[in-house]
Amino acid sequence: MAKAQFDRNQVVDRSIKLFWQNGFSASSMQQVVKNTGLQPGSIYLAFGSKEGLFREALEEYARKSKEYIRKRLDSAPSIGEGICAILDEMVEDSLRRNYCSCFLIKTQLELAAQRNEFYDFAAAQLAGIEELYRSYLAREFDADLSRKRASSLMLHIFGVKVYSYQRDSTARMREGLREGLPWLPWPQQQPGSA
Amino acid sequence: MAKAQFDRNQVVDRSIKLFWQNGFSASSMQQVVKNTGLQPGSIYLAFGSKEGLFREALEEYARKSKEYIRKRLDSAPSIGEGICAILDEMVEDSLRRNYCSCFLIKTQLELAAQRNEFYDFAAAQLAGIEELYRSYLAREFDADLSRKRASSLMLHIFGVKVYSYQRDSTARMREGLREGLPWLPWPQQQPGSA
DNA sequence: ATATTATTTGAACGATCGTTCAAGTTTGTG
DNA sequence: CACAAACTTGAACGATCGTTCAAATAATAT
Repeated sequence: MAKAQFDRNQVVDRSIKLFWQNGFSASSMQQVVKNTGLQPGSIYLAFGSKEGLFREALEEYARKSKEYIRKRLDSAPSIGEGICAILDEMVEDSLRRNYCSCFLIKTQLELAAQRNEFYDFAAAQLAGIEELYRSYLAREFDADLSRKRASSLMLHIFGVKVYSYQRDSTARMREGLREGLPWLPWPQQQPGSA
Repeated sequence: MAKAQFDRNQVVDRSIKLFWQNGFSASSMQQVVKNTGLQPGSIYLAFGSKEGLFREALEEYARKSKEYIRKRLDSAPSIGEGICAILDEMVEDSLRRNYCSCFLIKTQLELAAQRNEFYDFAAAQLAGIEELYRSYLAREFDADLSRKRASSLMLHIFGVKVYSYQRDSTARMREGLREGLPWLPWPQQQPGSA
C-alpha cells in the first residue's frame, strides 16, 4: 500500500498561489499540473476535481489568514498597536511586484454572480475575520464600540486591498488610515533632527 | 450597402451587464450570442474579437460612471452634499438582488496578474475618477486638502464596493462613512417626534 | 431594375477545457 | 519472494472555448 509520494501541503500552497493570482476561471488544471509537477490522475485521486482543489486552497488560505492575525495580536503590546502593525504591513505589501490583493476578496468578487459555495465560504470567512478583530477589540473597549470599530476597520482593510493597485498609493493609504481610524495608537511622527 | 440591423448601444449595454456580472474569463461568446440575439459572425464583424467587445463595454461603463458623477455634483447644492448623496446611493445600491460591485474594480482584480491593457485601462479610469472628485473638491478646498480628501474618499468607496457583499452591511457602512469622512456635510439625524 | 456592396447566417474548425481510466510502478504485508 | 493494495502515469475523451467563412440576404447606388 504505497503512500502518496508528494507533499500535500506543498501542492495546496502552489495551488493557492495559482488560484489567488489568476482566479478560479482563469486557472486551468493544466497550469496546476505544471505548477505542482503532479500528473492529472494524481491530482484527481487526491482532490477529486478542480473545485475540490480550489476548496482546499481557499480553506487553507483562510486558516492561515486568521492564524496570522491571532499571532500578530497575541504578541503585540496592545490590541491597538497590533492592528496598527498589521495595517502598516498590509500597506507595505502593496509594493510587492506581484501584489494580488486578498484571495478571499477576489473569490467573492469573481464568484458572486454564481452564488456558489465558494462565494458563500469567502463571505463567511471575511465575516469571521471581522468577528476576530471584534473579539480582540472587546478586550479594550465595550461591546458596542468594539463592534463599530471592527466594521470600520474592515471597511478600511477592503479599501486598502483595492486601492493598493493604484500607483504610488502607499503614502495616501497611510494617511487615509490615520484619518479614518483615529482611535488607533498610531506611532507619533518623529520630528526631524534639523 | 446595407446598414447594421442591430442597435450597437444595446449590444454594448447587454455586454456590460454580462461581463460586469461574470467577469471576462467566465463570460463566453456563446453567452454573448444568447444575450444580444446576434449571430457570431455579426459580433465579430462589429467588434473583431471577445476582447474588442469587452474593451468597448468597459470604455462605455467608465464613460457612464464619470458622467454620472459629474451630473450628480453639478446639480448638487454643494460639492460636499453631492458626494454625500452619491455615497448614500452607493450604499443603497448594495441592497439590489444582483449587486455586483464595480465593473472597473472587478476587472482590475481579475486581470491584474496578466497586466494586460484592460487592467491598465481600469486602473487609469479609477485614477481618473479620483482626479474627477479632486477637481470638484478643489472648488471648495485648497489644492493640498482636495488631494488628500479625494484619495480618502476613494479609499472609502473601494471599501464600500467590497463590504457591500456582507450581509446587512448598510447600517455599518453608513456609520463608517460618517466616521471616516467627517468633513462631509452629512444631513443631521432627525430627532424622533417623541 | 440591376449591379454592387454591406450585413447576416450558422455550421464547422482547431484549441483547450476539465476529467477519466487502463496500464504500469511503487510500497507494505505475509 | 510473492501478493495485494496504493499510487502514478499520460494518452485520450467529450464538451466547450473563441473564431472563421462561404453562402444567403438585405440595402443602396446607378
